[in-house]
Amino acid sequence: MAAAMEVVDTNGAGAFSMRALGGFLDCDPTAMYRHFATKNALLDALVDSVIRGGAADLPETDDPRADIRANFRQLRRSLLAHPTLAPLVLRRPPGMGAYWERSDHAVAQLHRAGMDPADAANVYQTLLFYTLGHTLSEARQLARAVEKEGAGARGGPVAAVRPPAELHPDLSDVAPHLREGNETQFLAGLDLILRDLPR
Amino acid sequence: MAAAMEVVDTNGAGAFSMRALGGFLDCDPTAMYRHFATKNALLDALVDSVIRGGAADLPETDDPRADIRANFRQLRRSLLAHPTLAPLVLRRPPGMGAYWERSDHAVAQLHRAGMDPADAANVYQTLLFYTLGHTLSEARQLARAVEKEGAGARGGPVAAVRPPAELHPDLSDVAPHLREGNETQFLAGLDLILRDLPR
DNA sequence: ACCTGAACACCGTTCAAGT
DNA sequence: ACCTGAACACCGTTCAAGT
Repeated sequence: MAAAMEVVDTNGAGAFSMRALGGFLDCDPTAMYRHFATKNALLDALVDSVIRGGAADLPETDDPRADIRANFRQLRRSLLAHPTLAPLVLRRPPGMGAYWERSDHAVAQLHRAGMDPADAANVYQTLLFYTLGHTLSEARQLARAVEKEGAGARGGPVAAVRPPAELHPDLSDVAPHLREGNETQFLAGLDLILRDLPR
Repeated sequence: MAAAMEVVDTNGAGAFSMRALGGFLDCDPTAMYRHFATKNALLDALVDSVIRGGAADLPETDDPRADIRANFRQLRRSLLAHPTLAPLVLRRPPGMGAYWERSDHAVAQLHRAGMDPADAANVYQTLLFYTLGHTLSEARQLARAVEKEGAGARGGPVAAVRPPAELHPDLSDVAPHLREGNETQFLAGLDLILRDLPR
């Protein structure tokens, strides 16, 4: 339901309620129970559509590594486009439903690069879990802006982490390199996991 | 507040409410507002204590890789000990507050292994985000058991993923190796990220 | 047969009233 | 000065009553 997604994106998933959706659609709040058994079922449908994103457009070039990068970058962008909804992906089992297209594509590329099944499974799950962790952490701060100021609140550049130097000398050394999120840092992590992809 | 943690662990974070806590403690639900400004502040305090876990016990042996593994395995176990609370870690910025001890320890080990600051920051964040993604996905299914059957509901061995073979041939090849979670698979992912740690 | 909306059993939080 | 608990403005969901 596109209307539900609009309500979530403008007011935040926290402010989404059957009554709010009813108000937005000028109908009784209980009318939605004819299409979805429960509020959770409705949210699950929204989450599925976000995970699916544009998965149909996934490329198959002659560079498996580039194709895998495109897959996970697309998932990341789709999640960040709905930051307040993103954390709800954790309610669905990874590798099921909306994940199938993506995981099939990624595993196919790993296989094509010459990986055996056990390694491919391990690398695929590492990539997925890394992507979820990284993206949800970044989504959290976008979500705060949305829930505070309404939709369209793009914060400035992501703030660097600032640990107290006297307590954590080692951390302070790397602090300038720590950011809560940005695509370059995300892709660097992907490359780290994919570092010795055969060929 | 230990009582709040007990309510969360026995009935699930979803069933936690000021009224439920008041009932558990035989006091008025509004009495908690004297100690915590809001329900969210109370939950944040619980989450902080879970992230901290036993971080004071982190080892410093002569094997940096083993120390880092111990750090993230401890974080994982602490989160899995409170599966319904675990997803709430995403509301706090990673690398802040309760993360400091852990991130300082991990970065120190990476530094000790000869990594320069930029690489150490990248590897540390990759490890953290991977751990969060992996652990929260696993926590989700433990949480479902708790919320359905009450505390102490340890499900059997984790079910393997079963994609429809005809639609996703590549995925089916690796399906026997895909599991939603278990410590061996988790550690394999850590090792993948740490593969070429110097020395 | 279908749909509406009143009603039930909750919720977080406030604040006037009591001590 | 402190604390209690009634009350406010919500919530998801059900189901009797209307058409």
